[in-house]
Amino acid sequence: MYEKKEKKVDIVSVAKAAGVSASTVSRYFNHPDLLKPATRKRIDSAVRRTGYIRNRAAQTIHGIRSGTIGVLIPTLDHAIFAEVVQAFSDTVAERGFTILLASHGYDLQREYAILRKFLEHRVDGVVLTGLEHDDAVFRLLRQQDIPAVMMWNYAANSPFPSIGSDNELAGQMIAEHVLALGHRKIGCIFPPTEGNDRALARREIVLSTLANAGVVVPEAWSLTTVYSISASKKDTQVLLSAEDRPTAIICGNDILATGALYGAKAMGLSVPENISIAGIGDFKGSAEIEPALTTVRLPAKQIGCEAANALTRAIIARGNRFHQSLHCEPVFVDRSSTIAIHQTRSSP
Amino acid sequence: MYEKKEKKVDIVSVAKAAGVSASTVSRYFNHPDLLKPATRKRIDSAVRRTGYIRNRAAQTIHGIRSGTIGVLIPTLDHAIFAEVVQAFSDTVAERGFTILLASHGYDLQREYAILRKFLEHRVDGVVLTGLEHDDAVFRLLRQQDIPAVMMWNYAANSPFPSIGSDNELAGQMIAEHVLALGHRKIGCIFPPTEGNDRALARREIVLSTLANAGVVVPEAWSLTTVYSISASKKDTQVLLSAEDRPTAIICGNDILATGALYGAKAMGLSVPENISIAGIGDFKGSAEIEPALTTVRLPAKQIGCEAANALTRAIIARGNRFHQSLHCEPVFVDRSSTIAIHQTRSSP
DNA sequence: AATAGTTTTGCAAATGTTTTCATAAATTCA
DNA sequence: TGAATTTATGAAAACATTTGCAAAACTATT
Repeated sequence: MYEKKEKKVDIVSVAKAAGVSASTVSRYFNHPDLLKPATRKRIDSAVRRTGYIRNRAAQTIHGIRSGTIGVLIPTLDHAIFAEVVQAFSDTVAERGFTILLASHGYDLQREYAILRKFLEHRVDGVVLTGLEHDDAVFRLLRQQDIPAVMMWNYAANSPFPSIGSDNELAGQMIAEHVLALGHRKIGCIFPPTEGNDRALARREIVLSTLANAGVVVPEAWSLTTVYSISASKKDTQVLLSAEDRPTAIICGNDILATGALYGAKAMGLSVPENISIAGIGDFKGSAEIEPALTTVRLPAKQIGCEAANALTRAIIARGNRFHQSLHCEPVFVDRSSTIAIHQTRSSP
Repeated sequence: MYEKKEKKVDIVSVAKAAGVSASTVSRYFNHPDLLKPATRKRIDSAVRRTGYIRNRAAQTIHGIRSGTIGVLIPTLDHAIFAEVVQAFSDTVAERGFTILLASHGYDLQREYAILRKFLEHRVDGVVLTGLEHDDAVFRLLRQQDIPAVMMWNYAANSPFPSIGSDNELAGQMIAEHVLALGHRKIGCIFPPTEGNDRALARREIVLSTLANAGVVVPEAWSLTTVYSISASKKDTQVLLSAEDRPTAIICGNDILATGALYGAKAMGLSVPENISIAGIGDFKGSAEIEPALTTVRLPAKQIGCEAANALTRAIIARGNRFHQSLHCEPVFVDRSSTIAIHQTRSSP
């Protein structure tokens, strides 16, 4: 039995079915108020009968907006990006946009390639993650004169509107907290920083804040660990099994901190009595983990929503050039995984 | 200073710049071998100079594939879906497709609306999550005769190819494991089941497996908890603070199990000595949490890849109707959060 | 040098819409 | 009732491409 390969239904077949012209059907969708109710009804029924679905591609070549927004992230595998994307997607969906999503895995060349692809699809705007991008990316964005925002990070002087948190501030907050607790023997666990300006900014500032307070982190206590609970757990265990060990660990993000927490626990150390552990991010679960994680909240949801607002506004306003950056303030969250030094005992 | 509103560059301006006709430029992109090297070079330079970017919308109305795939999920906020999507996206990206992503938040009506929107964009194929969908969705898919797969769940008799795990099997595995350990006083924590056939299937089978073994779960021990660590932690605490409490808890997924673990811990109970806790899913972190979580692995990455493979194959083969379902087997993972009943002490 | 064959290119039609302009139909007003 | 408006519709051009066909430009062969 053959698949009934019936002709694809287009606007003229609907028109025929309704006994009107194609223009009238077009108006039915775009300016229904121009039609007289009776015609409207006939078309309505014709649309229903034929199962017609409008072809946005055909609309788009008329300069009509495609109704899509390109979203470019490093990866979805980090729950935090998933959260941002979810918030972003929900917000733009309310305004009728659909997102084209792609991830580049921290490869800036791939990011460029994906951006080009987005442009081929004639997205109405794009969001990139972070502020660090290939020059070609910036050039392309400028040249194509397409609404764009950089989300997640914030920097007052970014070349495109940036909507996110000041990662340096976040790093500084957590470093200052740990210092304020009296810690001087401090370890650090950060993710690799190539293609990741967030992580880089955080590490730099943490290290320099500590240095300013006269605390230098020895080579052996400054770990670079891939973004995963298991890697961080493992690395923490070796860090903590050394004779001389830090009294506090600052982690580049909550995932690493979670791993560190598990690592300490697996070694029979209690947190925070034997060792303080701090994260950055306030990911889902960080408040519930035992002990609850001291961290700095980066408001992912807010960032996603605000980025969406800014971008859709820019798309709709078109022409009036916009450049509204927005700082979504990180907030220090003091919980139970850190404690002042004099309450700490050095051995289990 | 005015924005230099230079004309959008199209194929004919490139043609002009290269001193050839538009058709030749078109061929440059689509059948470069038909051009003679010298012309190719001239066009190459013209493309570069003008900064031309092809317009897929214009190609698409010629029946050429749009190069997009619609991905419809309940939410990205559950890391597990993010993982599936990531795998899916990476796999199709290799074959040149970009994904349109939208989430319906377990609202089957919204799912239908989104599907229509995808079709307006002339996606080359769609992936839906789970097997339960509005009738209108199935009708639309049939009528439009568009390649579609249902991912995450598996059922041999699904109306469209299903690629995923048998959730009943997963539920059964975990229930049997807990029974085998000798538990008879068993609590359950499941997420709400409206619009979520996965959760529903799992709960049904867990309950019936227990029932078959003569174990009935009292009303008070059968919790419905929204998908979040914090809710589950809270609910678990009240469940465990009752005089008479279960010796084991089966959770509908690892997030709930994680919450339950934290809840038990917050109550001063140790897992598994005082209470066994089992999950379903084997999410990221489940292996590292202390104690490591006994669960059933649902191979998210594999599912994403295989769904992508199946769908792209279907898109490319077009015509030869395909209907390859694929079962990605759940695998029981025995870790440290469950223990046999006779090793359990009833009070802290 | 003329012919036959091959390769390369351009013209024009086609794709599915929207929109401008013109016309036909309906309504208002005197 | 007819003229003047107003409202509703259709015809055709436009959008950015691809492609079938035919013409032009080469190559090879005699």
